[in-house]
Amino acid sequence: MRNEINAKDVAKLAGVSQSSVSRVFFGGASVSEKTRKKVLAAAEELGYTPNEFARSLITNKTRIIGLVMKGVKNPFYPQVLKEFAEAFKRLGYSILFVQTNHDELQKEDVETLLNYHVAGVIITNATLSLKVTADFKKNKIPLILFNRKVEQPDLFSVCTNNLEASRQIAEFLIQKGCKDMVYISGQRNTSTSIEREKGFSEVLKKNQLTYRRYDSDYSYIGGYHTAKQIINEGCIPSAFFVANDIMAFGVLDALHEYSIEVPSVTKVVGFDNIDMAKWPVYHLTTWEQPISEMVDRTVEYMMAEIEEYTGRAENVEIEGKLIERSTT
Amino acid sequence: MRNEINAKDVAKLAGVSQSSVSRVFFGGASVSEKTRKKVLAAAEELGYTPNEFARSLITNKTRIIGLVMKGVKNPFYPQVLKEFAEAFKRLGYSILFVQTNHDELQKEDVETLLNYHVAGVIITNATLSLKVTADFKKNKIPLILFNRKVEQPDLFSVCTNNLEASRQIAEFLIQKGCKDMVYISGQRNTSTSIEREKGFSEVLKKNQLTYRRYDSDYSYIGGYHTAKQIINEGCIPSAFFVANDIMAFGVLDALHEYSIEVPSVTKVVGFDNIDMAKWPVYHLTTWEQPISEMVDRTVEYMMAEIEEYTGRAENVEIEGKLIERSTT
DNA sequence: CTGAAAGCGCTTACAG
DNA sequence: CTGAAAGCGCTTACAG
Repeated sequence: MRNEINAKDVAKLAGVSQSSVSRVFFGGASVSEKTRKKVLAAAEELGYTPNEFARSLITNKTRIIGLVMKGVKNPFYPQVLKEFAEAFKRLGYSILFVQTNHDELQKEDVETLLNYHVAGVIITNATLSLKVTADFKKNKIPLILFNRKVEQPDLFSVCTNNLEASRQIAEFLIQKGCKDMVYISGQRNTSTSIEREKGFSEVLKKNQLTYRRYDSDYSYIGGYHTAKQIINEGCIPSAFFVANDIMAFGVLDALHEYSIEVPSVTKVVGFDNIDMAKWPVYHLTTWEQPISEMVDRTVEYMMAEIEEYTGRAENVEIEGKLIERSTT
Repeated sequence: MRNEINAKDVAKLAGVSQSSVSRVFFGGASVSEKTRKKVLAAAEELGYTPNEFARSLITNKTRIIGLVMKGVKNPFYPQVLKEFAEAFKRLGYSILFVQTNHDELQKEDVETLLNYHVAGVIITNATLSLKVTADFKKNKIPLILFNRKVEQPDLFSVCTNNLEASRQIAEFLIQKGCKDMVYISGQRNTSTSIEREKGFSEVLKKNQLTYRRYDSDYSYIGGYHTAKQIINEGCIPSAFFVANDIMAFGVLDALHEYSIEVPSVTKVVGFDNIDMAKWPVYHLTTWEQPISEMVDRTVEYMMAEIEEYTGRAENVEIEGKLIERSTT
């Protein structure tokens, strides 16, 4: 039944001790070139790979990264997942995918991550309590917020520069001659939604312009219904700044349904620049989140913390750029 | 540093042996109610959870399911991922997410799965060699193909009934008066693409109709370019049967670009019924893959095989249904 | 039903 | 640089 090859088998074939086999595979230890070669040859012949569990039992560490996502309906997140999977694979790490159904990371999810002694945790579109943060800190498990941040920087987070992005979007729309605008937010308790409104609001105020805010939920259907509501209120704004692309698609479809022409009658700007934004049906003007860079920075910090835990907190913000298409 | 509570600590507090603690938590062993209560109370007090690695080292099993996906650009797969994550979470299993960049599962991916001694493996949009199949069989790791199947049934697979689906689609289009049709396939080596053509072809032949096949790649951009090519050839068919929804969107966008009206001039039928298919811009007639049922059947078989490995092979096919919308 | 003990396959001081 | 040995935290025959 237990037909696995273990370090002892390799040692016997190579004519060295089991410790030496371990040293060759664990790395960081000094082994003579001769021993290394013998071990590697024997391992190759037998098809040996170290048992991850025995290894983890000793080191109390795994080569698993916990990736927490709240949902994958917004295509932005599958794209993020893909990039993380690729980046960590190159580094020899695997992804434990944790889907949480609530806004806040649940106790059971945390227990899973803790049970598997993940090397680190990345949380994308969910929030977490102080207690949870403390749990990870206590276990010296690096924790990163991706595309979310918290005000008091006791966590490391990686976002695009949402404030600067929304300022530039506001300036862009003003320059296009828009005066009465609408901001459609995602869930109001998300840092992204808050910051995107903040920068937008700042610039409008400076230009003595006002705007109306409508709360939505970062989903297509949410954007669609919110836009319909606005249209039915009878007061079409000169531009919609929508907190993410997928909602912006909903807005465009609602406008289309009422034959309200874009960009002549009203304009629409999204956020994310997901793949679909460039599809001909939408061809949406939007803000590009530099996913690859964001992922790189996240991975870089993660590896450094795995190497030597510091718990250093910082809000990293990466510049994106406006992608101008046909909706403005 | 090692601040974890272990079974010994619990045993001491409960006043029993470490073996008894283990028996309470592992289950299946007979423990007196009195002992069980004492142990559970002590564990609760100390916040004990068994160390998964020590457990796995002994049992050679984990509570991890390997989920292999080739890409997540097609929204069908994130949806599948979500459903699997939820289903397995309820059963106390976690998901190791393996992204493979090639059509065929790579050696390194297999090694990862084997190294972590996953309890089972689900492969979605990738193929695998006979050698890999054998590797899993040798280790008695249940392996399931999801939305793919192989001809010689040495594997367990779960699909929708693609043959029946495409037959019904053909009949539906014939009934609508379509005569010269086009089938746009995904990658030609995928079972889904082959079977969807087969059923379609069968029914057309029976009705003495012919069709043209164009090979594409299951991507939006692939569908878009293929449709453009067809349009440029100057011979617009009366209907397009497109092997998945996301390609169908590309087809619709190309038709729109050339102002070819749907469904009056030509009709389009997709496959999958992903969320976006019901969006007003597309409102695509398509075949609904019963994801939930497919996931349920997969999970059911997986759990049975984890309980007691049989290696039983079967091609399970689940009936879907035609969703009629505005493109036909 | 319960406890003492062996053992899973590793890493890592400790001597040499 | 290398080997013998302890120990990580469990499960599981084995006795009682």
